[in-house]
Amino acid sequence: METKKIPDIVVARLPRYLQVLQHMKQEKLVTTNSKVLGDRLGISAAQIRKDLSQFGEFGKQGTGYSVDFLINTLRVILNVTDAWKIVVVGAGDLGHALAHYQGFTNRGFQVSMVFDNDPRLIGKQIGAFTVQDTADLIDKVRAAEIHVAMLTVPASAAQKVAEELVKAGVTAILSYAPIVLNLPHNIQVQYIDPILQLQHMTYYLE
Amino acid sequence: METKKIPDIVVARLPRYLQVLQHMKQEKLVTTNSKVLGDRLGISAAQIRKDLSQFGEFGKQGTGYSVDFLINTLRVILNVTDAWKIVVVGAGDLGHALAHYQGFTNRGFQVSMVFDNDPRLIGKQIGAFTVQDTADLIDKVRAAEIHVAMLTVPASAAQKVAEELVKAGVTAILSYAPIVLNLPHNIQVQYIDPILQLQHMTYYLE
DNA sequence: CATTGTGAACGGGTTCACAGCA
DNA sequence: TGCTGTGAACCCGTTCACAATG
Repeated sequence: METKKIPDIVVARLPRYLQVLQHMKQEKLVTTNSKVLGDRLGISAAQIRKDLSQFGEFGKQGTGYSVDFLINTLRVILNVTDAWKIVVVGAGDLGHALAHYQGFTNRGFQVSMVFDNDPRLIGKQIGAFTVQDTADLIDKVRAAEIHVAMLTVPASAAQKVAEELVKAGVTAILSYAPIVLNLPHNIQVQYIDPILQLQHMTYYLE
Repeated sequence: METKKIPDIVVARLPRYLQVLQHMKQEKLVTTNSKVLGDRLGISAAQIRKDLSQFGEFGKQGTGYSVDFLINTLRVILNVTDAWKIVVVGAGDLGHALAHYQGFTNRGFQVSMVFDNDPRLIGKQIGAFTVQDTADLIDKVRAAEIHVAMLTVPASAAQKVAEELVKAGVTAILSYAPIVLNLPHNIQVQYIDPILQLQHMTYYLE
């Protein structure tokens, strides 16, 4: 187990480090340091050093960190050295957007299947994918050994679909439905609800 | 100023409370209490009482909280009693999804304008909106007195567009572009990048 | 000599536990 | 009696400051 006693909040920051580092790589930067990383992220340099030191000693005194090495190391830590297959459930606008999105490739994921229960959508083509019937979800997802899902169905259907995904062997769900899902504790769940973030900001407005 | 010394992390939880309370209202629940709320949210009852008590005394000993009253109170605190107008910049799949989304109405927001710089999209209809030319963004947004924006343009265009939004008088930006925006400190910025959350989960997989 | 890695100090958010009240 | 509101205790993440080092 890599899961020793590393705070979840530290884990949550690592993907952001990786994101910025991959940008740095595009900018042809070969080395960086905790000060520069911190400035780009709005985080203190000490925090970044402390976070990284939880997993080993990746830097060189006087020099900083190798961008390439740190990228590779973070990919190993975050378990995204290969591409995880993703199933998208819900072929509405949001499902379309995710199925078309080109940004997954270099960051450890690839959409593999798209499902919906609407007869008008089943069989339709979305980019490289044919929308499949949710009725077949459990069998198809299990057979394909997919463990990661993105949920873009209406709130009223989200709980039921989530349970089916778990039955199909999915252990990580990113839900766009604005409700709290009730699932076994061993299932990873994350939420995206833009309104929560909008309301967070309006608190500070005016 | 409502901004006394309330921790930002507390503010971030309030929208979640509001979300669950609005569900409770749909379920015809008239009162609730910190225990029930906490169970639904995966938060301790003490935390919820502490958070709410930062803003006043909203509960009744022995009874709990009035769902309606708490909803109204939170809407006042979060500054979402009326609907904020939102400008969507980027009329791709994601922009479509946001323009069509019916969930803003009851939660304090309404999409009011949609922009893109792609000639093939400008003039097209998306639901009730006609896609406008980004070249006119600053004037149009300022004239309409819109202060909240959602950014769904490619990463390469995000910084430039964000700066234009600020010039137009926008003070809160929800960005879907996977880069850190560099903006004045008085501008509220929030990010949505599904890959960050996926990578957070894969850390714990296997 | 610039920058890392880290123990220690610090700060602040969370939990505890109970008085207070409907 | 049941549940809130809250001071105090606790816990844990962040910052500090410096020895270590390429």
